[in-house]
Amino acid sequence: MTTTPASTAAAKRSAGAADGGRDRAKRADALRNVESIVAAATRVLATDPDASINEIARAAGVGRVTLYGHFDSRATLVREVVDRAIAQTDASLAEVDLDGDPREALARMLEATWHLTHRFGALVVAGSQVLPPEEMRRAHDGPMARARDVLERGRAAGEFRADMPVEWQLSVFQAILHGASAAVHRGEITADDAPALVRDTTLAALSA
Amino acid sequence: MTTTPASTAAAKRSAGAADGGRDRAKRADALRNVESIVAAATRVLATDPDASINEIARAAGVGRVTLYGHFDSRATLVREVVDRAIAQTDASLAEVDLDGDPREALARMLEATWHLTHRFGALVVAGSQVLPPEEMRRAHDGPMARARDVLERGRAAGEFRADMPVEWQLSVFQAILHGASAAVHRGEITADDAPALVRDTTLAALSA
DNA sequence: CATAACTCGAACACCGACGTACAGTTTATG
DNA sequence: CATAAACTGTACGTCGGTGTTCGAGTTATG
Repeated sequence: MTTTPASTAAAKRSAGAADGGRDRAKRADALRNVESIVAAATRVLATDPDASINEIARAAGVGRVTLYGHFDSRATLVREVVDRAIAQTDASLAEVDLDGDPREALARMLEATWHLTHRFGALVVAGSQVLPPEEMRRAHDGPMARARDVLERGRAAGEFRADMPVEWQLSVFQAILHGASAAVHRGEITADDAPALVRDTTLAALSA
Repeated sequence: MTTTPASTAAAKRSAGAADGGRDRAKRADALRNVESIVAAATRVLATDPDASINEIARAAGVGRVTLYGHFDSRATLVREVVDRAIAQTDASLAEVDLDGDPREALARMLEATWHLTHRFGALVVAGSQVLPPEEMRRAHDGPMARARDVLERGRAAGEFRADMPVEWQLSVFQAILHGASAAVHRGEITADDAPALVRDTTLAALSA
């Protein structure tokens, strides 16, 4: 082989989040290309989850063969992209303060989640087509559990309406986020206006 | 040729909505099969917009070749399915009373639209991948225009909040419908509960 | 009941995307 | 600057989906 496969599935699993130490030192340009590819893949797949390897390689400014030098298969690449997205999602949401007034706490969660939804978009679709569904579940269960906690605390305090299932309210939470992302993509609203609209609308929908 | 192509693209265009008179009399079982195919295609594509011809034929209890005897190509079939869906959508929404209290009028629109969204689901996706985007636009512009009228009337009357763009409120309208359909599909809520939840939540989100 | 219409499965060519192999060139690094 | 690592395009085999053809069997209809 002419190029060194950067990562088998097993190696990836152990590599963890970012640029952990590899077996042997990798050349600087190789590292840079891997980053370009992952970044491009994230960008492209977030818009079109069915994008071909060719499109992704072109978007990364890299030959198709080069991409295969770093990722065994399309599935491997998607897994890497999704793993990073999940990592960043967990990191971003971990630093959201869930205490205090439930309405304000939910507003903070909406703000943080909006940016993630907007950035990653349809990436969850690309993941679902390749990765085992159980893996996707886990990625969404974390954030949803946090939102559920805030929601239930607010319902107990009489600030959120309790005449509908919490599951449904979580669906609404997701639906409005997703709808806002689509609206921005369609050019109906600007990305700057989105956070406030999402916040006001969702709070209105869920408040008692 | 062993089978008579039931419909070229041109013939379809002139055939209009349902079972208009064909050139020559078609046999009864052929007609029945065409219906089975369209029904199955609607059912399958509403769930998986990327379903193959094979899956659709199997779902219709018909051989793949038989399907091609009635529809020139996948695109032709999708067009027929989408055309029928649009026709039924227009028919269902046409008989919704838009007058009277804006909130109640919007509730009636939500009720009617919910059934359509639930039945047709991802069919719009299948259409977008095959038909010219302009054709899909037209299908959604009608219903959306009606909703916009009710919305604007309600805003003027002070019943709907006017501190956010109407376009955004229409996006919310769509998003909650779509989210409810997804929630039902995931089994989080039942199809029976959905209409009331959609109505209550959307009205809460948009009311002043 | 005889004929024409319809259905069916198998087989074929076509196409696009995936993944691999090879050979030549560029470039990072010691 | 010499060497090995990395990048590149071309070409190839594979796979799944599409659309067509054929020949034989079935069924509606006059």
